This record gives sequence, structure tokens and C-alpha cells, in this order.
Amino acid sequence: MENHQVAEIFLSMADILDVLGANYHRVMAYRRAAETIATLGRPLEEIWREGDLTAIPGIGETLASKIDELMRTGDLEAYRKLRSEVPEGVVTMLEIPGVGPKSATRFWKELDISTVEALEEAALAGRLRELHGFGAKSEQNVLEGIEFLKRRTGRARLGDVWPLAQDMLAALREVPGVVQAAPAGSLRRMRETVGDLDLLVASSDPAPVMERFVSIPRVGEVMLSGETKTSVRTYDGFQVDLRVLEPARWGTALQYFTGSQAHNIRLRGLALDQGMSLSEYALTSEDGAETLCASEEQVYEALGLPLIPPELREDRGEIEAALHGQLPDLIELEDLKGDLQFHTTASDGHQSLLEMAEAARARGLTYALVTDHSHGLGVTGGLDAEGLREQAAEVAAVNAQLGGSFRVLTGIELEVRADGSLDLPDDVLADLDLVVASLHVGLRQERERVTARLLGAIRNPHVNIIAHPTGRLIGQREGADLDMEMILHAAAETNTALEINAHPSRLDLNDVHVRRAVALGVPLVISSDAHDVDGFDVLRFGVATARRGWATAADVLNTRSADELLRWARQR
DNA sequence: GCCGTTTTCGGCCCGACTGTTTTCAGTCG
Repeated sequence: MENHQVAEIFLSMADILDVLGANYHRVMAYRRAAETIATLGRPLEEIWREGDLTAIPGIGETLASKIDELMRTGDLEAYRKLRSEVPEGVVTMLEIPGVGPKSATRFWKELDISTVEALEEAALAGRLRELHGFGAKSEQNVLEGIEFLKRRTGRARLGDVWPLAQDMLAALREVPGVVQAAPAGSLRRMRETVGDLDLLVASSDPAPVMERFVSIPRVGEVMLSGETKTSVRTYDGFQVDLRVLEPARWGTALQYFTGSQAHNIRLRGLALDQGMSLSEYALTSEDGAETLCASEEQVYEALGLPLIPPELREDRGEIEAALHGQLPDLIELEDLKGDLQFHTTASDGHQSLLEMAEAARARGLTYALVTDHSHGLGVTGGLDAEGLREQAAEVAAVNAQLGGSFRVLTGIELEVRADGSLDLPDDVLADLDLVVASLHVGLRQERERVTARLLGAIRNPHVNIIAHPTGRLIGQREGADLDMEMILHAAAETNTALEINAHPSRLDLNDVHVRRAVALGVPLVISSDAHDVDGFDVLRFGVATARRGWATAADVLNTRSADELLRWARQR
């Protein structure tokens, strides 16, 4: 049984326990365990075999025995029992915004409503107001929540929300009195998807900021507005929350609203241990004296910690690392010296080799590997041996034209065919500076087969880099069902690099896989996969994903010079 | 359900907003 399956069962159990009115902390224990397991990065089954489950934070004797039962039998008696106690539809009600366990239980027990559909009918018929404490407004909120549930779009991609945030912040910075404006939440932590956008503004005069916020053209609907907090939805249904606070409290506020919630809970626990209470407003000692923090550094310092980079704040061990002075020195965008995947008009790119090289140079890079598709990926009109020879001549000409200020390396994005064979023979590959191989077809093959295909590419001595290993497209399709642990070990053994594809719809490897790769010593690269001159701008998202995976510059090959990189390739 | 250089039992983050009630519970992040 796989990690995500166990995590889903624990999450489901948490929901049911919640409806049943179980102790809040017991419910949270299930949720925490689910999150930890889902982001573990290595197979839970392996840890189970080693008999080491309780070494995982948040897994005690009880949950370990439940995991044991799941691993042995594929089933969990306690889960079956829980499911028999609460109708599935009642648990689904928890997904309605504004409906929590208490309300769902009352709909069920007091009104005998056990599906979302029946709840909607009852609300329309004005029956919910029969409940004590429910009025017409509550009823309306339930209906709106159900409407939202029906047309919810899910989480948006980081690369789509980023520009929305920049635009809104630019508008807010124009308001007189605004001294700081920044994104917070999962966008600042650079999660691959963002559920809603959190914006933070420091100003002593909140009213005009709120006024300006709700008048931004993209704002469709104001969901709630208070003195310090306003929530809106854009016309395409995306929620944006704005908080305005005093400049002197910027540090605690930015820290708090950046999250994650799990990270904050840990931090507040640390504060309590030291006789303080931490909120978004201040650190407060037991005698009620407030310590204001104008910067995040001051917040962490007051707790005896170095500043923890936002990308690490997921309660995945960063607090322990910080306490022991073992935070990684994370890679930064400026560390990248080259890019290791881009396309030209020779396959499915939109600009010439020269135009792409100049665009890469304009972004401060000193080299880039041209990786047009090989011909086997039919739709892209890729290169065969003859096409590669022609491109090699073009590369030489472009390099001469750029006069040493920039270097194009010769490469290919080599198709790993559905039968596992490679799209070009070894002697053709041997002439290239670097070979990038990837899967585009047969992604739905069963695990053993698709894993074997990629292993074959990894073990080919001419293949240097595996691009976007899983082939997932965020929000569109799952990646291949790879045995990632096997892939990572093979990459480490053969000194084959795995790519962090920086395109916002890929971010593949993801943060969890990156972290495991770093732990296993797998060489990494961060590539733009640019198909046009603006395509190089996405590198920041690739770097962010590397940072979320605890990667340092030393873990990423394209922080090295072109010569060092080629030396690495020859050593292989 | 987890966890322990203040505890093996008794804690487990903190505050805003809403709707409805008259001092607060529920939900959310």
C-alpha cells in the first residue's frame, strides 16, 4: 500500500471522527499523520518492513498498528467501522465552506439530512432555520457554500497566481500610507499550487487600503470585510484575502500569515515553552508585556532560531534543523549559471536558436543546452541524426556570433519510446555535449513497465539527464506510476541527473522527490523547458521547488560553469 | 492520538469574523 493511500484513509478517518465529535486533538493527530505520510518522500512500506514506524513524527503505537494492518491486509477494521457510523454525504458536507463538523452533525441528527443534495433542498425550503441558532442568513450561506462547491476550480498553479499577486500588490502600494505590501501564505512558501491568495499590507490607515482593494478591476465579489481583513473573489472565482496591520507589527504578521499552519503551531508551542505567547500581533510574556517585531528575523530570533526560509515552513523537520543549526544553505536563482533545456523552431519552439540564446543571456545566464525533441515524438517535428548535424553547425555559428559572452551546448530531448527503446542510436548521442531523455508517451503504462523504461534510459551511458521524470501536468494529469525510490537509487548509482522542470504546469520532480533525491545524493538540474524567449522567466519556480526540497547550490549541476558541467558529464 | 531536560497524564496555537444570541459557538486559516 502506498503513502498517499494510507494518508487518504487517515484523512477520511479524521473527518468522520470530527463529525462524531471526537476529541479535537485526536482528530488533528490523524490529520498530522496523514500530512506527514503524504510528504514523506520514501515508501512507508519500506519503513514498515524495517519496523521503524514510530520513529516517524506523529506516529505512535496506535497509528503504527493501523499502518501495520493496512500493509498486511490492505484493509483497516477501524476505518470500516467508522464509515458505517456516519453517512458518506454527511462527511462530504465538511467540504462546504462555512459548514463544519458541528453543523453537519446537527443537519444529520436533528433534520435527518444525510446528503449535500438533501441539504440544498432543505435550505431552499427554509427548513434549516428550524434549528436553534440558525437563521435566514445561515441558510443563505449554506446555499452559497454549496454553489461554490459545485463550481470550485480547485487550487491554482503557482505560475498563474504569481502575476495576479504582483498586480494587486502594485495597486495597493499606490495607496497613501502603505509602507509594506507582500504576498504571504502558500504563494510565499512557493507551493506548486495555491488555494487562495493571502496579501499583507502595513499601514496605519487601513480604510483606504480596503477601499482600493475591493475596487481592483479583477475583483468580482466581496465575501467579507472587516477593519483588518477583507476577502474577495476574482471574476474567475479565485479567493484573495487581504490583511492590513500596523507597520511595527509587520514581522509577526508576515510570519504568521506565511504559515504553514503546521509550522506556526510548532512555533507557538516553542513560544509557550519559553513563557511567551506568539500571535500575529506580538510576542506576549506572561505578565502581558508585548514585544513587537518589525521583521521576521526578530520573531525567530526571539524564539532562539535563525530565520527559516518560507519555502521550508511546512513542519517537515525545519524547526528541528533550525534548533540544531543545521538549516541548509538553500540554492538561489542567482546561483544558476546555465539552463539545461530549451526548444527552438527546429522542433516545437517558437523562436530561433539565436533569439533563444540572446534571451537566456539577457537573463544573466552564461550557457544553455539546446534540447529540441528527437523525431520519434511525431507531433513536434523533431530532429533526426541529419537534423542534429545541421543544428550542430548552427550552434557553432551562434556561439561565434555571440563571441564568448554566451555558450550554446549541443543536446537533444531524447524520446524514450513506448517499448523502452531510445529514439536515436548511441553513436549519434555520443556526438552531443549532453543528452536529456524523457517520457511523453505511454505514461499510463503499469508501474513495472514504465519504471523499467525510465531505468533503461538512466542506465544508458550516453544519457546525462532525465527531464520531467514523472510527466505529470499539474491539475491536468497524473504523472506516470513510477517506482520513484528505484529511479532515485538508479540515478544516484549511475550519476545520472534528474531534472526539476521549472514550468509551472510541471514542477517535476516535485518538492518531496527533490528532498529524497538530495538525501540520496542524486545530481539535480533546474531547467526552464523554454519554448519561447519568455520561457526562461519560469526558472524562479524551479529554484523555488528545489528550495522546498532543501536543495543547496551544490546539489544542482547548472550552478556550475559550462566547463565544469561537461567535465562532470565525461566522468560519468 | 501523540508526547515528555518542567509531565507516562494532561496538556495539545491563536485570533478574526459571522450570525445569532445578550455573552458565545462555530468556522476558518
